[in-house]
Amino acid sequence: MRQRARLEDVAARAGVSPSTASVALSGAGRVAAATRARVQAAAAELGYSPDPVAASLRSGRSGVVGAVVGERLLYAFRDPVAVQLLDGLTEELSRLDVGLLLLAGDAMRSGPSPAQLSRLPLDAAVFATCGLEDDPAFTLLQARGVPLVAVEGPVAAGVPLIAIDDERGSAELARHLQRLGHARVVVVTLPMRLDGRRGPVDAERLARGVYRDARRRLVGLRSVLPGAPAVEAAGNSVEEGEAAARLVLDVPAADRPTALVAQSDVLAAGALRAAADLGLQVPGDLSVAGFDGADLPWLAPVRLTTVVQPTAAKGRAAGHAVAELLAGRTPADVELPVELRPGTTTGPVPPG
Amino acid sequence: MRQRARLEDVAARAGVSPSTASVALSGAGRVAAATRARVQAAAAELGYSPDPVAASLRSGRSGVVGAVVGERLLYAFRDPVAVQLLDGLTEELSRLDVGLLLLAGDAMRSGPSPAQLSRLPLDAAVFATCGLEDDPAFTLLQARGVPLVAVEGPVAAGVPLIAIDDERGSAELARHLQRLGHARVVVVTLPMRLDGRRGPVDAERLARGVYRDARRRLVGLRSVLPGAPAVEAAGNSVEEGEAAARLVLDVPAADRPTALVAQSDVLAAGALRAAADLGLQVPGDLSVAGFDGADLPWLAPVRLTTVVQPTAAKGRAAGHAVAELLAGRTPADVELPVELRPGTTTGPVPPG
DNA sequence: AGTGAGTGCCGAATCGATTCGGCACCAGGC
DNA sequence: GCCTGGTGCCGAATCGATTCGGCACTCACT
Repeated sequence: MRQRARLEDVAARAGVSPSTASVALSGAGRVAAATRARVQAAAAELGYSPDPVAASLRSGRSGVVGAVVGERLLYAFRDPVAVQLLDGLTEELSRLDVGLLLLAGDAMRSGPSPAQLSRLPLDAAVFATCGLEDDPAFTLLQARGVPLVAVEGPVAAGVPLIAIDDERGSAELARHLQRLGHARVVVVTLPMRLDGRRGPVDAERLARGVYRDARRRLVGLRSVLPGAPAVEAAGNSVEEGEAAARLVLDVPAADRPTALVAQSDVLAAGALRAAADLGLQVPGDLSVAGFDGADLPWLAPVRLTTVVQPTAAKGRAAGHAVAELLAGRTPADVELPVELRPGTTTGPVPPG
Repeated sequence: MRQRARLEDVAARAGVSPSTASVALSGAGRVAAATRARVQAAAAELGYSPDPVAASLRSGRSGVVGAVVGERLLYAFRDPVAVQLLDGLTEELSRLDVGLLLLAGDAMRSGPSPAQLSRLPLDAAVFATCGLEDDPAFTLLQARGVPLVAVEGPVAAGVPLIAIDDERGSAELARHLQRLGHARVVVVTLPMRLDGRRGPVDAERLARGVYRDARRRLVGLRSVLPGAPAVEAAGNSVEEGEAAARLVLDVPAADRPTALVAQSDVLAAGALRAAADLGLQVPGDLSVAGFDGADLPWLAPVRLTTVVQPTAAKGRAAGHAVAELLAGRTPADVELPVELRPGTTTGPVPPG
């Protein structure tokens, strides 16, 4: 006895040919009402449900869209921005009745395995939280001919890029600090490369940076505050933000900056902790700002000064781009606006 | 000109038949070394990569495993336990070279859409963060004949259940409080049903609860502290924990319990906030405990008293069960041990 | 030289649903 | 009675890779 009923079985039971059964069930064609009813009854009796793989082979659509997150889930989803992005993405994808498949790394590797990448049926893939130029996964999927969408990178011809106005946002934040009188501003950056390095960012390091948003945010800030030093965090986490901030703050008071700009809110939260540990008042002794406008309820009652990006909208825009690609159109790049949101963590430069 | 190269094209270019080309590329058979080299060269020149859908049709395997999370991602991934569970699951799945597809709800519905569920190619599915008895997604997937694994539920014949010893853990926690002298203990429970209700849990509500873990944790606690009242949170979030705890704590001091047991660490974090807001010292005026042993770094320096469950191991166990199912075996149920971890949030019952 | 094993490759079937061209049948019109 | 138009259904091809049975050819051994 065969395990699952096939269309052929349904057709036999209803006394029609498979082709007629198919038309009757899909409802897309010229079938007598009585026949259709017979086929439907037969399908119900046999508990028939069509094999999605066979349907995919014919239609060329699997209903699966990949989301590449360049880390293991444990770390990727610690970042509220990533979560919100995926939420917006799924919102848009769910109206296409398409599923989201996570292409993540694991403890061993920082990205999906090549075996996975070539085995899986994918109608499209979104580079969600990597922005990494020259990603092996990117190369592989492109070679496979999978339509791609990039969020914050990588940049490639024929791949729609969904991004925010990083430079402008950072510049606005810098002007905000400038107006408050800050001249000694240090940046705590997101990782420039995957090598887990923590420490000062020199020109060479910046030039070899592979993360588009990290580079652009620094460039934007320096367009207003030229030469502002930068320290790189080894990852995007509270702990890393704290460690990197400590490198900057744990020095004689005379050498200490009056403001710290973190390239993400999560890093900024770490910087706040470092400041508290070192007995620095915020914003009395030190101003701290972030980037993202992430949802960090546990920071309350502190309201972090930050640059708000429309993260969910970014996810939806990526989903829309996928829809366009699947419809055979070529979506345009999208650059979403950002907005400075002053909070309680920045204030006038301390006297003396 | 055809878009992507097919095996037939490669074969033609190498001057062999498609069947030989297939064998040559898969490396599984009797092919002359020279022929194999020719085929591989042809494949490389054409940039050939096999169509996963066609391979799936033949092999009956798509390489996709679904993870049902009964909420939209934004909420599901706010829960560090869910994230850690999925991390453990992917770790195990990645060695099967299998991808994880998220079957999530969206703003409209609390679960994946039926269209998605019947369209997607799935080798298996894991009910990851629902534990919901009588889930429509469960029924649908079972009807499709998709092998299933349940984490904390639903319970069904032929579906391996991966769970922890909820009752025992809650009982141990109750004894811990009992030893500290607490008699007036109130429980803040996880949702019993999906209806978003917040408030006291009576016998009927408990009986009609659809979440196995919530029920069992309450039963376990009451096995030691019979009749301990329970208040239900409308969701598993810090905000909900705070709201539910406030219902219990914002009463005359004489009516106030001396200890609050939350059914998750996230809820407990909310309870801590409510206590702080009401000016209650923890553990001086009130002891607070959680469940899960979740990673909540922002709680520091407070160390929450909690029952630690091996969440990542639970995910790996679910992944292992999937592997067994795919191998044609029938995995056994798994019940993992839990351990009480006393922290700084529980102490002796206050005098008076 | 003839028989045996053994190697290298091909043809055809298979996986299961979908779709298009076309056949047969019936009703209506002249 | 013949032709036209239309409806209802079927057969066969298609999507692309995989696999098994089998054919032809080579080499070694008697």
